[in-house]
Amino acid sequence: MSKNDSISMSVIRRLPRYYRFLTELEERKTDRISSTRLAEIMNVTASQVRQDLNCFGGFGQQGYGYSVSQLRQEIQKILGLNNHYRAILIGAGNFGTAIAKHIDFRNLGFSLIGCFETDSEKIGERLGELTVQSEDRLEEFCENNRVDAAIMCIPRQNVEATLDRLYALGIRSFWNFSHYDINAKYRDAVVENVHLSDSLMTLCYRMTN
Amino acid sequence: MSKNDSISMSVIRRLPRYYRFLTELEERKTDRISSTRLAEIMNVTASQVRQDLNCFGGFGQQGYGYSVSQLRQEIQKILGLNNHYRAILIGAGNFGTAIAKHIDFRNLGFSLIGCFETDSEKIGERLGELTVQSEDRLEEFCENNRVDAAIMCIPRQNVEATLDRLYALGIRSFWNFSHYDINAKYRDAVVENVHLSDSLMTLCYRMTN
DNA sequence: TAGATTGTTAATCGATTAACAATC
DNA sequence: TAGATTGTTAATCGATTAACAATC
Repeated sequence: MSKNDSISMSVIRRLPRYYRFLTELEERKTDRISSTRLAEIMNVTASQVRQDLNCFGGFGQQGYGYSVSQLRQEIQKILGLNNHYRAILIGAGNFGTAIAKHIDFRNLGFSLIGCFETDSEKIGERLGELTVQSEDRLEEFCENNRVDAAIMCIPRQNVEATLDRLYALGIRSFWNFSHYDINAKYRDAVVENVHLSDSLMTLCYRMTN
Repeated sequence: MSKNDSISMSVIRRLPRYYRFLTELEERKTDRISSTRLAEIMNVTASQVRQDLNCFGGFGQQGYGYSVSQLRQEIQKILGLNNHYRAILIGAGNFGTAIAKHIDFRNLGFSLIGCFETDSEKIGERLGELTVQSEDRLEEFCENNRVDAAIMCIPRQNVEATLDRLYALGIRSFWNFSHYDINAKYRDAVVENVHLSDSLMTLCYRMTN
């Protein structure tokens, strides 16, 4: 933890990437790595690596480098990946289903404990270890289960109504795949937006220019 | 186009967001908007809005503001969204399927013209207007159709082999949903990575700290 | 003309890179 | 000890914000 307090968002957003590369190095049984070598692999500067890693204390050793497993564990702790925040999925369409099946929640600090849908055709279907429930049962469910976060996989125009209910139930953290601007209405919500179309537009720009 | 040449990546990455908000304003029949008002809606500073928009020429008018539709069109042009880059989908699993069905390619500068899969169970299935093809037919297909970009929706360990084939076929642009680092092998590839797990880790961090 | 709002320059702030002394 | 590599400070670079003259 240590110098934790003042870590800037630019650094935070790089942490998952360090974490991924360190996990890979660990899988390959690499014990030690220098900032220079890590920088090469990750295609950044060694200065940045050292500067970044030093935000949370000196885990390197002059003359030798960093312990891969120690560093990985440290970043894991800082990111909070050892938590099991309880998340529910809102919307079991193509996207929600793909998310539920593909994302390794357990290793990313979460645990997917429920899935809600309005389409009656889908209610009752199995989705991994879960059963798709009617959105009508949201209140009931949240009163009986602690819920820390919601994953919004419903179309933009349907978000507001459900969001209001989730907020009323005390949920303040959202992984948002819709284009509805959650923070515009609820300033205190912690929202991580995934705008796939923005990403595709950026690719388009780069192909064009 | 004009001052186009030197636009920084920070600005580029903001363009899709301007584009989305302007599209919404246009749908609501708003003709004109000031930098101050746009900044409010988007939760940024008016200075940034003006600075950003000025990268591609003075489309505002002192005393009045900006024409919503003109600005929107201008950004559309800069992003290259009026193109129809021909893209193929590699992998018709949950994720690939969701992408194919949900993304509005036509309005984002692309056109999805093919879909390839190794799993013989899925080959022949319909996917929107497309039929899932065997990955064996990749070469044949690419020789008969111009292909500008590939969307990588296959597991990391399968990427390299297919990537090599795509690269050999002349494809240099990738929308990459796998965690395989395409640029590490092919420096000249234009790669837009979507790391959903990075995004979720960032949410975890923010919930923890 | 008076009011509004841009375009643009200058000031500030933050992030990245370079450099090197500390030290394993 | 000599070599390697960190931790950290200082220099540079770029991005954001503030300010205001230009102008519709």
